[in-house]
Amino acid sequence: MNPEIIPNDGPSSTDTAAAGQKNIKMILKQLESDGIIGISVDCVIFGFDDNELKVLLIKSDFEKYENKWSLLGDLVNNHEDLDEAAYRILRERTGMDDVYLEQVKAFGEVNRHPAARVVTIAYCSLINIEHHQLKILDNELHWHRVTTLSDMAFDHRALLDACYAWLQKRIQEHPLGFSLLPKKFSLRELQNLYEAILDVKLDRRNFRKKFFSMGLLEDTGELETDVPHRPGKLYRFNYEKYQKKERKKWFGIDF
Amino acid sequence: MNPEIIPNDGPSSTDTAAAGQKNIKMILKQLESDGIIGISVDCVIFGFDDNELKVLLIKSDFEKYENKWSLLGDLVNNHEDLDEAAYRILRERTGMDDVYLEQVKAFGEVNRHPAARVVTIAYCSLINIEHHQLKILDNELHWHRVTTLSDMAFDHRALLDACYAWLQKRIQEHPLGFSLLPKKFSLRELQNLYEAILDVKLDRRNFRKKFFSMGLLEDTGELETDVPHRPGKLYRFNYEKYQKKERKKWFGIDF
DNA sequence: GCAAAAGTGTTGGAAATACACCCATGT
DNA sequence: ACATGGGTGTATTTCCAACACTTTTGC
Repeated sequence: MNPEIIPNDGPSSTDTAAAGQKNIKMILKQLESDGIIGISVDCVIFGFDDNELKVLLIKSDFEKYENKWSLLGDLVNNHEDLDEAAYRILRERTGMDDVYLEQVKAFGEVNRHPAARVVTIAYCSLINIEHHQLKILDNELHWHRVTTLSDMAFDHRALLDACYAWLQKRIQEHPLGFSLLPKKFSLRELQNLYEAILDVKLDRRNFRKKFFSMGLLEDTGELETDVPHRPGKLYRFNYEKYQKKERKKWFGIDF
Repeated sequence: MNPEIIPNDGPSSTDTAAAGQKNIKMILKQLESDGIIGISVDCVIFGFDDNELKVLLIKSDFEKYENKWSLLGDLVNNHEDLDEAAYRILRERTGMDDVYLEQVKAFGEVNRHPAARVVTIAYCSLINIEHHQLKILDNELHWHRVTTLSDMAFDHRALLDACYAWLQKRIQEHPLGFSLLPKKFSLRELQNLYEAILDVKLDRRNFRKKFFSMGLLEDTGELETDVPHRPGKLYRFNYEKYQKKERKKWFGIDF
């Protein structure tokens, strides 16, 4: 075995994505020849734009998956936690640090990766597209509609499906959605978000009633601008109040 | 057959648990000296007995954790899926094959294992204690109350907590609970199960109403025996009917 | 003044909760 | 006969779903 080729451990890497990809291939080759299981993290990065849920993808650079879309991932460094690896990937690719991120599921099928045995941990991340417009244009990075999407590399379709299903469920029970919106948002935007993610139509009045009754939205006193109609009020989500709220452990049996 | 039970196909291994444990230490030493990340699976095996939720543990054989309780786990073989590894562990330790098993979470803190860097995938498993009474007595295997439990090896306490929280939530939305009971059970047993796992008191009449209204319990026509009071009817859970039922994707926002 | 979306209450039905009595069995 | 838990029905409340008109702004 060749210890030298194991990924470095230093603090935040300054490698470009392209350089990172090059290293990966060599490392994988080495892992495979040694019969070792590699560990990677893949990030399913969701954004919300134009009233649609988008996911951030890159063109795969594996021959076998030429021209297919791939999630953003990397091998886990030897001295970095899984969460740290996921945050590193986000930082390297989007330049963003204050991001919603949560582990969803491990994928470990023996042949899921053509170059070597690699177990990957899928992370789901939510970011506000507006906030990082700039960094996208390098590489082959693109926001892609979640609904109309096929031809993904590896088993990344399965990872995406798992994260999307996870998101649909999670967003109904936890206030994740606000990570996809600007800090100040109108109720219309919020409703559009829920309708897009859950693929349902909701009654506007009941939707408002629901959110106001939770008492977690703060009126900023500001209004929408640049809309060709009556502007809506802008709200802010009150995370502190949410934290303090006591959770009920009993929801009721239903299946 | 319950669709949520991941099918277990592999042929049954003939390794003994003891032999497995010996190998692990040598392999870990090798991993550490090569600076390689190992990957393991740990099973949190729940059972229900004496109206209490129990978890199956073994005495740790790592010096550092002498006399502490440890989950049942093993390194993942190079040509075995993660699910397969989990089923193998269950088979080796309990002799049971038709078991509820689901992945819960990966734990990858850098220093979670003293001997080497090991990322572990926690699986939650539910088994009917009655059905495998026999195989327990070897090793240092014991059923332990979930509530009164401390001093666990590694980060196994965190794994257990994650699986227990997962179970509490999951059992309210999916019919897992029946895996912990005999095939034929009384409503009292079922209610005791829910009360124990969720740590709540439930109204007996409303509980019955709830389950009967789901229409998934089949009256077996049989009655309890050996009870010092009026015997209750025995029911069976109808998995087929449950599968066919259409799930609603919309539950309602609530947090 | 017109188009477009914001904002607002009420009502009926369904589901959850609270609650008390008789019944069947073993001892 | 009595102790123990099995089995059942109803009234009340709470929550959710359906539904229409007036207001504000930009053009």
